Amino acid sequence: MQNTRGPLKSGQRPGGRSLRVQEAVHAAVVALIDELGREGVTVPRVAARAGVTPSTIYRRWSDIATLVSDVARRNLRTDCPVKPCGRLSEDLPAWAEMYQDEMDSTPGRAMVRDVLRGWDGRQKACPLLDAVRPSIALICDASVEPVNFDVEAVIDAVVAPLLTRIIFTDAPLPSTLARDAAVAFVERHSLNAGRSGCSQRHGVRT
Amino acid sequence: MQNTRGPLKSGQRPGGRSLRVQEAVHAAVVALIDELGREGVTVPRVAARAGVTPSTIYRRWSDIATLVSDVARRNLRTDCPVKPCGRLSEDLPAWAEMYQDEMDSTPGRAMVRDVLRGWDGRQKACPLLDAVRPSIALICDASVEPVNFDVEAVIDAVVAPLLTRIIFTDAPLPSTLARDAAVAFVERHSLNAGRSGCSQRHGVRT
DNA sequence: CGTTTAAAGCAAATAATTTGCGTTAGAGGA
DNA sequence: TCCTCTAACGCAAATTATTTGCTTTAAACG
Repeated sequence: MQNTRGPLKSGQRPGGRSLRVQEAVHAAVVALIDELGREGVTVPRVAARAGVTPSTIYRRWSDIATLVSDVARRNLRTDCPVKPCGRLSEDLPAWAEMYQDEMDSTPGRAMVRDVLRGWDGRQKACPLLDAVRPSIALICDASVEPVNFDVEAVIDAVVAPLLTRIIFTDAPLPSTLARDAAVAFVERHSLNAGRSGCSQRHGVRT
Repeated sequence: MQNTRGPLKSGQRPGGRSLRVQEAVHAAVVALIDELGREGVTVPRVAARAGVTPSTIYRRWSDIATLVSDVARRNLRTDCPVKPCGRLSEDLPAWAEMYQDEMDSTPGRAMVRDVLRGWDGRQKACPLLDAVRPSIALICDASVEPVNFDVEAVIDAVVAPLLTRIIFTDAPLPSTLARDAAVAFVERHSLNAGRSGCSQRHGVRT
């Protein structure tokens, strides 16, 4: 909720006791999910484990779904562990593959589910994509060639199909789904980059 | 005399009283959402309005989110109101545009939100895409040309970017987002179909 | 029709959430 | 450093939601 960096806004108390409470509550949620499963996690139980009163939790997070959603988001690694080499045709597929591994794992799927269930629509938007844009932007920035597409296009072509399947289907995903999508995307955009290379082979998606 | 395990051949009682209760409850949910908004809809209130006891609702649907999700799904039109003319380059974009209008409306977004919030992950999959596949299949079946892609590819290229934006972003969508995606998709696949018709004009609207 | 039993009703018990008010401890200024 | 202000917490009572054991009703089938 609060940011830990930058100038303090008046009327906010991000540090000290508030921070300790937040950390204790988050830790309690993680522990209880591990012990009892998602269904066994209730506000009173989290409060007892964290050593705070239920009303504290109800006032900061409004309900269990929001709290679990909050925890799920924080526990997902949001950084981009790929070191771009500068060639999009390598960097983007590599990142896509890693991203799929991350999201299509048991904890990844659980995280997506929890985040969605805690999204109440009053907030501006479901915050799942926020973790993704910086990674893509970093790869694009590192490209030695000019980039003729934007981050949203990558999301449409690579991230969207992946998330859609994770959310809306049960079947295990083809392991190279995101990678293949990324390869096809890069190829398509290098074709469009000026030369009319229509005779080149296209990557057919599955 | 009791039977051993499966007493009734059907084992379900979809008609009669059960049906009346279901209809009354669904109607109560719709009415209460209209009167109080989603936040004001609680199980006891729905029960009172529908003339049933709360325990009935808790036993059939396990909680409010599941119930609202159920109602939201049923109230979404699932049929394909597009009459395919047989040409994919017309049918698919036309359907895509209609689908976007449907989903990116206020009630459509609310429906998506409610369905996701009611999805508990115990069910096999979130049932939002089930309404879409038959429509796409119908269009493909009506095509006079051979179809060299499957329904899932259309979902990846057209439906996934749309749903992803609806779920994960707040900004209003470009009105031709899905249509453009459909046009690009059909074009890509007709290029792959054998002829190298790269010089053809494309019907991209601006 | 009679039998069977899934689904509904009822009510008591339990669990959760909300709320009013007093207390504590950080942030910012003197 | 100390003082002040107040956001955030604790506590407990009130309210509301959910579960549960048992009874009753009526749909499906012979």
